[in-house]
Amino acid sequence: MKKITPEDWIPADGLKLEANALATIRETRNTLVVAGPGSGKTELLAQKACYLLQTGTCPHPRRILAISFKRDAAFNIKERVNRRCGQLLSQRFDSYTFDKFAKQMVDRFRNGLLDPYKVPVDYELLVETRVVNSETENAFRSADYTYFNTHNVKGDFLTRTPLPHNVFDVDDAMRQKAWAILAGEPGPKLTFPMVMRLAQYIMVTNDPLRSFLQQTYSHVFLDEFQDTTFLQYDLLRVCFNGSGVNYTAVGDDKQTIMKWAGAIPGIFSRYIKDHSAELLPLTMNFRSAPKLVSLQNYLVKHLLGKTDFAIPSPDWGGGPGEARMCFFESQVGEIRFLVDEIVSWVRKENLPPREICILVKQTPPKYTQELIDALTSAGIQARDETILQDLLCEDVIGYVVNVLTVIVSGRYGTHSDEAFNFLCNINSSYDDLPLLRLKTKFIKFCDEHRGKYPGTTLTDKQLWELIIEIIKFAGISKIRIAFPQYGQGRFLEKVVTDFFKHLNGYYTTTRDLLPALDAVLGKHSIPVMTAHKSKGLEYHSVIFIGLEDGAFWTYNQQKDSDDNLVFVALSRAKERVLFTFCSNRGGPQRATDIKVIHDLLKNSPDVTVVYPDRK
DNA sequence: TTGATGAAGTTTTTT
DNA sequence: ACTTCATCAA
Repeated sequence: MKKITPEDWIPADGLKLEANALATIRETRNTLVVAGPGSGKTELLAQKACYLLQTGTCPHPRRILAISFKRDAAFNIKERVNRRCGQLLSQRFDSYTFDKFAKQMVDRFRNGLLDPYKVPVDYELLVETRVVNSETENAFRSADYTYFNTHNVKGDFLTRTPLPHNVFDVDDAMRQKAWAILAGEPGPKLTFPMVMRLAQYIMVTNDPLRSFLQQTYSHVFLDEFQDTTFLQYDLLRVCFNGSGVNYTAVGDDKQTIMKWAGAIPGIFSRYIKDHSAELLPLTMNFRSAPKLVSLQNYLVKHLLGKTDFAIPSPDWGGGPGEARMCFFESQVGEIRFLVDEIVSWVRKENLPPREICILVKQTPPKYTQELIDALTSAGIQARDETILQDLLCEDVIGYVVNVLTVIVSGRYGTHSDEAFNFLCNINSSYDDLPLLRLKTKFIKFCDEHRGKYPGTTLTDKQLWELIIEIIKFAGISKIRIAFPQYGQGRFLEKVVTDFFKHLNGYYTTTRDLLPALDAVLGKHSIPVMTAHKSKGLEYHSVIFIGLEDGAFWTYNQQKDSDDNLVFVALSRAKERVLFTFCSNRGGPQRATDIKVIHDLLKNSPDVTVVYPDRK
């Protein structure tokens, strides 16, 4: 492949970057790109990766490490780089989540861990809770009753500081004792924060390994940097500080909403100081209609007290944008109004349900269950996205869905291509002949099962068998080898069982597998989620339900984060946003704590205030 | 079993 | 702030 000189390099197609962004791409110092919603931060990182690889600024065999918080973000950026600069170059672009990066380190270099942190291979990951289980807790207590009975081991006791290698105080001693007990158990249960601390410990204590890592990576990208936690920043520092690695961090401090979960306050200035980083702001907003950008700026100024305003894209092709603040006397009135609105968007404007999003601050069922039911009666599907989101982006579930679709529909298109891709990935052979044979085998498998399992008459047991046969066709041990996450514990079993339960639930009502698959994928339903979960996503129309004191009960303790949350919710919308307030929602509702938000929305020239159920 | 009292969770990601 | 879970006495 021919190298391009930095001067000749031009951004790949589909470019959505402002002039200043190009400077950011060419910048050779450590940088912090501060940019608001819809400014193309992820795109910028993807373009910068292409620049570094294509110009040889990241010279072979050195690599780029991109770290994101969410799996879909990590996947998304990798996919963009792949598309822009090709398979060969993008092989040197590693895109991980923080947790995957840490876990990989622990799994590969676990042998370098010494007592008391020597965890066995067969450790299990505990996702559900941060709690050390009760047996372990009892083991701690029998080791030192006075200490462990009075100290809260269930919280972040084991991880709130880096794992001590020297003992300075009783807490350190007890922390080591607890770790020794934990690591000595058969199949100990570790949480992700524990894995993160173990990875950090490995890097601190293993000099050759650390220099190997530093030799490997010449550039490190950090996405959504405003939400970086103490644990993550500690790990990064230990891995790369003083190595001459080049950092590019992107983020927006107006969207800091995770402080309560450990995001570092003032991380931007700390990072600039720690890495002598150059601050590079971006100002364009490519996502939202002019009116919505104007409202965002109004809130940035008056609510967030900041001055980094956005400029609407000059190429904006949509409508002017619309924002409404809706006040209701009763929940019945709220539901009636929203159902009417949504029905007219879907029926009259032909807006796909996937382009509408319903947001709440917390507990989606409490705020939206009745609305969801009313929408269902009106023939529009809506559902709490949290339940299935994680399951559906599992590699093995993607494969099962694709094969099921091929079997039931009898069509060999993208679904069979993707399923076949999966099969190729887990069968490392790249020779033409075995692949051809595999394809014939695959088609034969699908055709046979189509006859054996008609999609409209399956029993629970048959559907389960069909799923198991699909997985067995790929080979359970092959899947476990190709995807390390399934190699450990009962993760694979859990994922497949959960998926079956959900699919079967839908199948019981549809009695037809294709619509059941669509339903489980949520193809035609309106996503309902917390505003926190919506970070990084965008929708044509956004409805935020419950701009009320009851939902914002933390407002007096964490005004900044909650203000940011309102800004995040607003800035998900491309063309239309509705905020609702209801005077009675399981008790009287007020807007006295959050009065400032209400006043600003009412006073903004871009917001229409309506009282749909007032006589 | 009930009901009283207090503690804990509510907003997250991650193999 | 409000809801739900946990524990204990009756």
